[in-house]
Amino acid sequence: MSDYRYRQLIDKMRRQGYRITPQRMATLRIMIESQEHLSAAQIYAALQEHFPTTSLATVYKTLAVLMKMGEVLELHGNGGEVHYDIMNPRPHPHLICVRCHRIVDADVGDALIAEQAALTQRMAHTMGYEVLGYRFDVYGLCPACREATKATG
Amino acid sequence: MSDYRYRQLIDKMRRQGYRITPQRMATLRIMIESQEHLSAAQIYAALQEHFPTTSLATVYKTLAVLMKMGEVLELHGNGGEVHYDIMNPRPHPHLICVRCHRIVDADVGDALIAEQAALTQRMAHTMGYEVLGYRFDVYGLCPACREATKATG
DNA sequence: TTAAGTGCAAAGGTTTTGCGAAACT
DNA sequence: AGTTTCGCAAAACCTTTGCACTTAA
Repeated sequence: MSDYRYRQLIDKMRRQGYRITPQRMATLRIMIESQEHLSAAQIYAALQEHFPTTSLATVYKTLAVLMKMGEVLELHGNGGEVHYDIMNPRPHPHLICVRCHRIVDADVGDALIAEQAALTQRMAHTMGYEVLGYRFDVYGLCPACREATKATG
Repeated sequence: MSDYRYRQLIDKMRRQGYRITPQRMATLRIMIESQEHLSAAQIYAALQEHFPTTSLATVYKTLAVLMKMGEVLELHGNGGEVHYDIMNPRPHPHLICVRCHRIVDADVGDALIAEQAALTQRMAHTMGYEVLGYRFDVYGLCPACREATKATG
């Protein structure tokens, strides 16, 4: 559950000597509790509600810390905007809606994930590459936008 | 062969009413003949040899035309830099070296590509998504960089 | 001939950085 | 108390745009 992930991250940050500030706590909460993967600007906007003085620079600095810790994954969308996945920094598929730009995890079973990983290894191996990670982003229409598109034409 | 692709693109541009300028011809040649997928800056640098006055703006404008024609695929790398794939604008796996930042096509058989596509459809279907495309980027070490890493430590 | 393309420079948007002030440990 | 972190503003970075000049068709 998300609360577990929150504590896990706070503990890890503390253990690694990073300070736990209200801004960082709020940033983590926002990222963890969001159903979708947010961009820096979206995190910043959400922060304004409770921490109106927090700056965008601080958001970026927090994200940089999380990146260094390997606890977030950068997702480069189509428009060059970067979104951050904090729930599952290990490679896994994302579904990106080309209409509403939301990014969600492909919540598929372990079997498909394993199949994906095996396929990746085979591909890389034939090319002599050593795999360190992969990104698998599917672009399409989310259920809501499929409906909307059907209605509008 | 790459010469075929070059003529194909020139013809298509002409047919669609775009003008064939020396800058555009050179840009196409550079992109097509490169073994890797170049960024705008890399294309610009390569252009300098034969067209020293060509501007980066023109490179971007040419890329915009190719995008509109659906003849290039944008590849968003790790550092936010965008590379362009002109040889195969349809979704297919890429291998990205995290050390030298080169991006090459995963030259795997049709069987694996098909397997990949099927997997994509299944994943999206369980989430209620309509697939429009996908990006599959594998991050790792290319053969050359594996050697270099082994030597240096 | 003339509409499209080029190239410069300036603007736009996002991410990063420097530094004095604030705050976590 | 001592450092890290904050937050502002400025810088850096890549990409886009405006406009007079040039050029492909």
